[in-house]
Amino acid sequence: MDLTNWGDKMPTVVYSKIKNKVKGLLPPQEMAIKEGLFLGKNIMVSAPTASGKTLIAEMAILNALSNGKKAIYIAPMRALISEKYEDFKNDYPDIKTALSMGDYTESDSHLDKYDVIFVSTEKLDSMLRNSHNYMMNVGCIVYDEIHLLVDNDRGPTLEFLIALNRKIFPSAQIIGLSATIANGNDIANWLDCNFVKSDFRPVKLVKKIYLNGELINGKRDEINNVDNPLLNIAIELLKKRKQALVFSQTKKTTMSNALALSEVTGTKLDPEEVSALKRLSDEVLHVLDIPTSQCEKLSEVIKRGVAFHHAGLLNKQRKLVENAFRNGLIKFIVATPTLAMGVNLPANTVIISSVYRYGDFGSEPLPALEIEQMLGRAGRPKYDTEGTAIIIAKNERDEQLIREKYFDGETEPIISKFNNEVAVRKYVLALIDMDIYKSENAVHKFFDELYISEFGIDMEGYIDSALDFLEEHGFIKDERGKLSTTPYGKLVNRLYLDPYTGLLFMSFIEQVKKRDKLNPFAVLHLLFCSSEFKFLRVTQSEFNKYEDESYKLELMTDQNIVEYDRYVSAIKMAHVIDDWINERNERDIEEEYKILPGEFYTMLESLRWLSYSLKEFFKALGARYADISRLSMRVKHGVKDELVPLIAIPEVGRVRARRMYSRGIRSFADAKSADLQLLSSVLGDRIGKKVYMYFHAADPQKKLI
DNA sequence: TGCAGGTGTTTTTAGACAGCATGTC
DNA sequence: CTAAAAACACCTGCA
Repeated sequence: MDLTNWGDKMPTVVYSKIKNKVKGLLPPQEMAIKEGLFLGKNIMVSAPTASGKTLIAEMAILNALSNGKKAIYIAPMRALISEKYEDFKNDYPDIKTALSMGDYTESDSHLDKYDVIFVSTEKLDSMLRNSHNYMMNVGCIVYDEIHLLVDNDRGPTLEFLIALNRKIFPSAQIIGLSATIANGNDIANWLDCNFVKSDFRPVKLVKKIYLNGELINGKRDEINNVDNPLLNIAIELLKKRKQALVFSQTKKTTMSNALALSEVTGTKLDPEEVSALKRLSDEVLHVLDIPTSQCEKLSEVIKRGVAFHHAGLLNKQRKLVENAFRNGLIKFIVATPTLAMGVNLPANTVIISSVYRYGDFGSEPLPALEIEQMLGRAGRPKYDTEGTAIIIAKNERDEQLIREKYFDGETEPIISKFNNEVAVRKYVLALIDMDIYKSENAVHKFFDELYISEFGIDMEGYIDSALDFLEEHGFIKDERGKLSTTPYGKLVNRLYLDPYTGLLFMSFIEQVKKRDKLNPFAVLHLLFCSSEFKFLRVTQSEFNKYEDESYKLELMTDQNIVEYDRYVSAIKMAHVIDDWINERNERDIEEEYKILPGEFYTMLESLRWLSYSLKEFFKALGARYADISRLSMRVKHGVKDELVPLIAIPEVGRVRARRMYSRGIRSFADAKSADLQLLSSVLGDRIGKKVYMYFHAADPQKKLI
């Protein structure tokens, strides 16, 4: 409906802020207003992708601001949060807006100076636990992708955060945004929300099933006659000059499908496209110093207008691919389901190459919720009048499954995943570290506020065993019924670790003290034994190999408190990083261990956090921690021990440090006393001069950290 | 014995939030 | 319960 009709039904401040941005309101938005969006009512919205949920949140935020309150926008993925933040800042430039995620905080750290904060679930959780007066006067809290409550690992974090927020900000309006789910009303009940459910899509979605060379959608259309169903569809799309997003099951199949597609697209490109793609292809190839074989494969298919997209790509390559698809340069992206969860990348056509995927019970059909998210990518709101989604069926039985489960059925209900030991242990500790939960009774009471209490699951047992665990291992103490955290408990909580990891670290440090020695490999092995590493992929043959090796190695991780599988698998991962800190390049590492560049850098990130945490434990237990600091530096930069002093110089990383070392500049003092000529000949004119200036700048403040 | 080529069997399979304090090739 | 592709192992036939 035309926005002007709503002028008198919404606060004037809100109206004036959005009137230049939107022409009218979409059905879910109108419904939300009717349910009391501007009256401060809590609203839970369940609606498809791109149905205007973001504007509902924005209106609530603007309304809160106009009442002199602040707002928080919470989302689960870093890419998603920064995207929403950028959009908001762009649309409302005069509002003070901040972005905060782990390892990254836009603007400065005084978040209370801002009116709207975009933040990740874990980051806000961590902030609220560690400082009590962070933000006051919050009038509105938005939970984007709230259906993530169902996620095994991260669902409990979100659930805990929501419950905690209700305690800390009891008067804040709650806006929950979810994909289309079966039981949105359960979440709405839990949060005292008015419930808005809509199937509205701004772009019409046509769903088709591909079976035996025909596209079935009411009627049957026979299309080309190639063996490969995907190519069959692709040829048809190329004729109509349409782009498509193809969802594939595994990283490997995204690559082979992309290769197959590139054979048909390659011949159908304009000369300008060919040259633009060539430039892009070069850029993708040279993201790393020495391209790995995956970089080469990606660069090769991009030349012909096709790309694959999964977690093994480097972030920079992912962004390049996404942008080239938005510009229309890349015709097909073949992706794993990452793309359906993360960034907003709509396409005219979505193709799902198979609805099966390997899971806990062998091969299983994908959850309807996941298929729904993929289908939701079809149809670009600004360009298409309708979007097309094609699911490939390999036989009649498949066709029936697709129709019943995905087209006609409902998505799975969102249930709480808090009934697991790991989550309870972590959050019981978090509660006790806060001022208000100092007794068993108070802790138990908090659990009644969680979503899981809606399901009548008894949590008493979990809570009691968590309390026992925490007390037994010295994270909390009980003084005549009054609970409090010990310094170690506080440390675990501050570092955002699983208490079990704290236990692992502490027993390791005991060993170090006892033996009074420490080798880097043993430290790396310990870090990979911590449960913070979720995906240690080690093949069966690798496992056997490292199992044999495990008897010969001098490891110091306590075998009794680590699962055997993990203990052995961690040996492989320790080798990967051991090679890295002995200056092997990414290409060789990818080849030997089958670790893709993107996965490798994600691992390095985690290691940085965990090695910092380990160092803090060394300090707390009064052990020498210089070796750990040194190792952290080596892991971060991928250098041998001898290069550590040189790494401290700005602009100098593993490559330049190695070059300096081999030319006789072997210490910080050497570098400092080197003349301009030498530095320039080793590092090149520009960098050489920069380094020289670093040591000889007039400003005496410019000292080594 | 060596090896090409075919056939049956085994193996593998998606994903990324967090601390703290500033700057790689 | 419900998949598909690649890697590997084994077999056969021929030089």
